[in-house]
Amino acid sequence: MTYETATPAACAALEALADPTRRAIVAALRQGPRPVCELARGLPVSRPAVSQHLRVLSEAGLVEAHPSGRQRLYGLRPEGVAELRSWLDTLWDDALAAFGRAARAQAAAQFETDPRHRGGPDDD
Amino acid sequence: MTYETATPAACAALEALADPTRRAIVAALRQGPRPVCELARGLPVSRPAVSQHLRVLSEAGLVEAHPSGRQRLYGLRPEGVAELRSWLDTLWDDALAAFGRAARAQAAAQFETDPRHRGGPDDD
DNA sequence: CTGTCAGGTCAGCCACGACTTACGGTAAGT
DNA sequence: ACTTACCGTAAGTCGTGGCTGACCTGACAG
Repeated sequence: MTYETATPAACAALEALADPTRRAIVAALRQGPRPVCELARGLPVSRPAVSQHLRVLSEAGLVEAHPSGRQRLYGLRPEGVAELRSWLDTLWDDALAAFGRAARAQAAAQFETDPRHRGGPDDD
Repeated sequence: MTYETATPAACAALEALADPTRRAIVAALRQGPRPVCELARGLPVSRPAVSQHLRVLSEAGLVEAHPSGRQRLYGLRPEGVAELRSWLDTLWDDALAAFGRAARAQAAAQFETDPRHRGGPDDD
């Protein structure tokens, strides 16, 4: 049993977005596609570093390159974001359910512990 | 300009969920709160490692500890998940908008380039 | 009070990844 | 054709983070 409910794509997206520089790139790309040199100009790292980050983001499916002449425009890939979003939605769902169940279980336990009500809870 | 649109909480959550072991812990916690030793039993790492991961997850606001006698039950914290989810929702929104704008811009550029239609596009 | 179990913390080791410099390749300009 | 700009890749360095073994604290059972 190794758990890991997330799809490989969602895992790659999470690992990609864990880096602050890559999050900055994604933030810059929110406004629209950008060439590499422009992204590098707004970041505190060198251009090859940006290239490497874009490679990671690309392999994670979060961005996509559109060759345009001698420059490559990188833009956000909605599908990649959607993949991560769907995983997070199921996590949210489970977290809420587990939270509710735990709250009820604790309430029932307290009820059970109380010496005045020994005899069995009628929780569903 | 340093970008970083995500809240500190969302950043911490992303960095926490980047680790596969921590994702496995979160996956185990989907079913409900669990004590540390039980989590460690289902994972290929030692108990101190699990403790450290739980510390990171806790500081990221993704899990919460409920002391129960001599053991501590760790459970998912819906609020933490929600924080990350809201950031991802805005990213999704922007990604879709940027994608649409880029597609329209490219279509307009092709129209402009096409020698048969020189004279001005009437894109909305 | 003593033994035991659950769990947090520390010191140290080690691997992975982020970064830089240097280089090669390709498209536009002259 | 030569130069220049944009970009990807390779080799190498270095910091950071994950893991372990050891130690310590608190909570129950005898």
